Amino acid sequence: MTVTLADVAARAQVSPATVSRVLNGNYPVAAATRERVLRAVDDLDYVLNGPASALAAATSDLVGILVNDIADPFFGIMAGAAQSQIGGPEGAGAGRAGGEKLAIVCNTGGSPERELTYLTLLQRQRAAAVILTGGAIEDPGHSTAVAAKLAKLADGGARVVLCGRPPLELPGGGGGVAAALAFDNRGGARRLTEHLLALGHRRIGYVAGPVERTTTRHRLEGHRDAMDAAGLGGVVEPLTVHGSYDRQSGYDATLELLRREPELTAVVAANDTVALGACAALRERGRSIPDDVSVAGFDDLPFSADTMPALTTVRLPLYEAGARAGRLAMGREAAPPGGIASVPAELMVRGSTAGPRS
Amino acid sequence: MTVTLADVAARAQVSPATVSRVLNGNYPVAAATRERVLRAVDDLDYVLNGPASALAAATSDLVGILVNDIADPFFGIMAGAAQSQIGGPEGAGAGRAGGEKLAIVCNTGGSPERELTYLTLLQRQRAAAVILTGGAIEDPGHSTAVAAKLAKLADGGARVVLCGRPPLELPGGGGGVAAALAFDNRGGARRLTEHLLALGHRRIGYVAGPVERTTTRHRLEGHRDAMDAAGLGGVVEPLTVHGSYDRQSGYDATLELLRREPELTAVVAANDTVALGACAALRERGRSIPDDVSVAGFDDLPFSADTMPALTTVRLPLYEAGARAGRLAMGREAAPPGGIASVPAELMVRGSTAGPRS
DNA sequence: ACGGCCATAGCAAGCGCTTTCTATGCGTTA
DNA sequence: TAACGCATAGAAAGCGCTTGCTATGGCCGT
Repeated sequence: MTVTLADVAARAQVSPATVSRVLNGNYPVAAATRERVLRAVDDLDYVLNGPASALAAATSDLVGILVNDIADPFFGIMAGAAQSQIGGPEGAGAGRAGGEKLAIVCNTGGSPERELTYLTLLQRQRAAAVILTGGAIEDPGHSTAVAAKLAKLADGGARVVLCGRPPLELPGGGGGVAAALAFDNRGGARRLTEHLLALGHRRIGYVAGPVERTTTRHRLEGHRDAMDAAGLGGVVEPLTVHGSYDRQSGYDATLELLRREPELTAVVAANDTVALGACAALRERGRSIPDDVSVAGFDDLPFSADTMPALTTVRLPLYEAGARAGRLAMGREAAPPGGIASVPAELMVRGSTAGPRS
Repeated sequence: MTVTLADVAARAQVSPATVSRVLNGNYPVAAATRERVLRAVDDLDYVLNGPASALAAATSDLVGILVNDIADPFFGIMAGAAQSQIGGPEGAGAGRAGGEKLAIVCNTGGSPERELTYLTLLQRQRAAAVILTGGAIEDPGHSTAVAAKLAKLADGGARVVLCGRPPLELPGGGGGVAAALAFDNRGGARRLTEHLLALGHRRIGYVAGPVERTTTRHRLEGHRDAMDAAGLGGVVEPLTVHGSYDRQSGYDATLELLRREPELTAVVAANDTVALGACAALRERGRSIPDDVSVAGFDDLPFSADTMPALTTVRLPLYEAGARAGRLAMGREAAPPGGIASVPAELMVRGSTAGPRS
């Protein structure tokens, strides 16, 4: 059989209670006793029974991180950063010493049902915290359901953190959400389009992300803000194509854009990956970048600086934001005032944008 | 307080045992009773207590997936695929119906200690299965420690699956590992170098991954095999530079390669990301690709087809392998004969390689 | 030198679920 | 009609740990 607390207690000649206290370090234990216990733990190669511990303590050391697409570095970077603040680098020890927690990355694939399912699963595991990353799905029913789940989670003692997702705008306020780190998608998108406008572009196509997603909407709004301000509001609607956040979608959408407006001089993509697809489509149609058509992305993923030409994009401090979300989830950092912090988006001008052919 | 099984039982006017049986569906329950119970579950919005369930049943519904770098799509793709076979898309219900499991993605960052720590954490949680992805660290002490942990895990009933990692070569055979999906890194690398050789290249530089990693070693061996067969074995050693699996490393290593051999006509990179860095370095030094220098990668990540020029690389069916690993971990697929399956690597010739300037 | 207090350690009662074993009621078969 | 068996439901004993409360001993103050 596996070794239990009682076995360790027997070997160390103390009561199970004492062993538990040594392992948790939350109760005074004489140094000599502690020594004896730790030796016994080592000798027997004891490993704490997580479920039993969680049951008795009514809380587990699991922290859930929900991502829309784990294969997308956008999420991978945030998740990795968050996990770096959560996971247990040091002491592989037996007890759940210090803030040792186990980060769980859950891949929703952008599906509302799965998002809810994972939230339930996390609730079932009595997770200590939950971090939701990336844009939310904008469906009244779904939002309500998520908010309800989060409220329940928070109610059960879990700390809920939103990273790259706008705060829940719901009657009842926040629903127990500890903190929200909202990306300035709108401002970033606006500045990006302003940059293009300043270069002289007028026929600007926009390859948007999936509809009903906050990220999609905010970026699109930023774009529209800039276009409106330039008196080009009428161009936005006809030159916007929605797709998913992947390369194929950028490719297809760009072809469609070219069909609608062969004289296009710039394409703004929902994100860098989509921009890659857009570049491929443009090249295939014989347009050179940026001489014939300028292209811009969003996120500034690692590969964006290495494309040819290097991609003009909007940098989001994904790593920093993820790490902060991790700290917030661990209670290692105070929540921002009002529970909401805005994460800045910085325009990165590189080689893929230039003035249109005169 | 939170709703418990007993509450549901009371409302449905049955015993807790019956509720448990309805939820687990592993015992005959009259249809009418089941109905009543399910309605009560719904009415009360009951969520099973995972830890309690795991404690009583001596097994949890957690499946751990260890990855070296979650921000790297190489791992993200495998993890996502595995999770798609594991996670609970359907029924968000209360019980742990069907094979509903929760996939945990653990990011080791390539650190041996963290790998061990996570394995312990997973053991502590009484994980139902563990999937180790990507290359292993080649250190006798570490390998032994990992093998011991895996044996213990397997001993405790967990199914252990290796994906993209060679089988454990240890006395005591496999140590309870259910299955190993080994990538044909060596063969793929050999074919890649053969391709370059066939084009006429002789001064071929190699940007290897971190030392002491099986993936690094196997790919390097494949390269050497091809070079040896061409009577160019002597060129390998002096034109090989080690680094990590990231872009920066590819950049730095390539500069070093150029220093050692300015007449270099081809660079083979440890993976696609590294190849990107190599391209950047070459361009910066005024070499055009593939006219002056050919470049090749490995893995065929999604962005590889979109670089300019498109990257010649070796395709690894990451998604398929990850999905298979997931199925294996769930016991939904029979283990391959001998517990080991080789995953083929396919050469993808694209624009970044061409014959050297004559 | 004695009562009292602090520092430690042990006792024992659960935490909420699963599961074995037992009980009940009905349909069957002779 | 009586004995038997099957299908279904309940009782209760844990699973291994945490923690409030209690017990013990040594040291202090006076």
